[in-house]
Amino acid sequence: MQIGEAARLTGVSAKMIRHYESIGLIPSADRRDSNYRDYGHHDVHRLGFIRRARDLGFSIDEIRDLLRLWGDQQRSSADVKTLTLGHISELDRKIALLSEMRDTLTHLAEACDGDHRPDCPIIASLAGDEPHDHH
Amino acid sequence: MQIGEAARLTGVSAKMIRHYESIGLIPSADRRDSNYRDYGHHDVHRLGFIRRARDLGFSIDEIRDLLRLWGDQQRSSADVKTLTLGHISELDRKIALLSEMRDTLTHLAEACDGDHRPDCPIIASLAGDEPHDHH
DNA sequence: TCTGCACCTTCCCATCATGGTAAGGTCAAG
DNA sequence: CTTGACCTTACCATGATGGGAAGGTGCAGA
Repeated sequence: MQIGEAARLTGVSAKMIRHYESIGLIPSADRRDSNYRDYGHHDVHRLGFIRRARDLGFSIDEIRDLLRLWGDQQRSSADVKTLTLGHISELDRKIALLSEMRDTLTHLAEACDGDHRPDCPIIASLAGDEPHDHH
Repeated sequence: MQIGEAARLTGVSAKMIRHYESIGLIPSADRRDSNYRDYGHHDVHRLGFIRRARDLGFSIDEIRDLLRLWGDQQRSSADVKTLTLGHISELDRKIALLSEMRDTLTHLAEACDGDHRPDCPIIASLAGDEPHDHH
C-alpha cells in the first residue's frame, strides 16, 4: 500500500512516517517503480506500535528503545518496566509542575474581583508587589 | 547596568533578554558607546514581571497581553481574570492529558512482572495485542 | 604598554514533534 | 488528453531555550 493508506490505517501522518524513516526509527521503506514508498502488514503493525507509544507520551528515543525491546525475544520484562517507570516519573514531574502553576493561578484568580476596576492581585503578583500591612 | 547583571537580577538569561527584545516583547535597550545594551531599574522590573509570568506557564503572546494590561491604567481586572482563567483551562487540559497517560502506564506497569522473562503487558499493549480469553 | 580575563556583540545551529507549502512526478478514470 | 488524487523532495515554521563561533570592549595587574 502507499504511504497515505498506511497513514490512514495507523493514525500516523504521511509526513511523520517519512520523518520517522529519516531519523531511522523505522527502516527505509521499499520503493515501487514510481519511487513511491510501499508498505505492508508488518510496517503498519510497527507504525501502530509507535503511535500508541507516542500517545502515551514516550519520547522518540524511548520509542526507539521500546521497538528494540519489542523485537528482542531475549528481553527481560524488567527492562521494559524500568523504562516505563522512568517515563511515569517524568510524567509525574510535569504534572506536579503544571499543578503548582494552576494552584497558584487559581488562588490569584479567586482573589481578583474581575470587574471594571483596574486593581488586580494577578497583575500585582506578576509585578512583584509583595502584599504588606500598613503598620 | 549591562545585560549580564540584569540577567542575574531577574533570573532571565542574557540570551533570552536579547531574544525578547528581538521579538518585541521588550523595547530595544539603550546602547552605550561600546554598543553594549544598558539597563535600568525599569527594565529590571519589566523582566521580573516576564520571568514570573513565564514561571506560571503563560505563553509569550499571553505575556505580551499581560504586559499591555500592566501598563494600562484603564484596564479592567475582568480582562486580566479572563486571560488567567483561559490559561488555567489550558493547564487543566494538559494536566488531564498527562494524568491519563500516567494512569494507563501505571496500570500496565503494575501488571508487568518485571523479571527476567520477556512476557510483558506493556509491550503487548503497545503492540496492539488485545488481551482475550481462551474460551 | 602589554596581556589576560570577563564581558559584550551578532550570527548560525540545535532541540522535539509536527505542520505547511512549493515545485514537480505518477497514475487511473473520464 | 485532461483532471484530480496521490506521491516525491526540499525548505521553513512553531516555542522557549541553549550552545558555540568569531570578534569587539574595558578594566586590572605585571
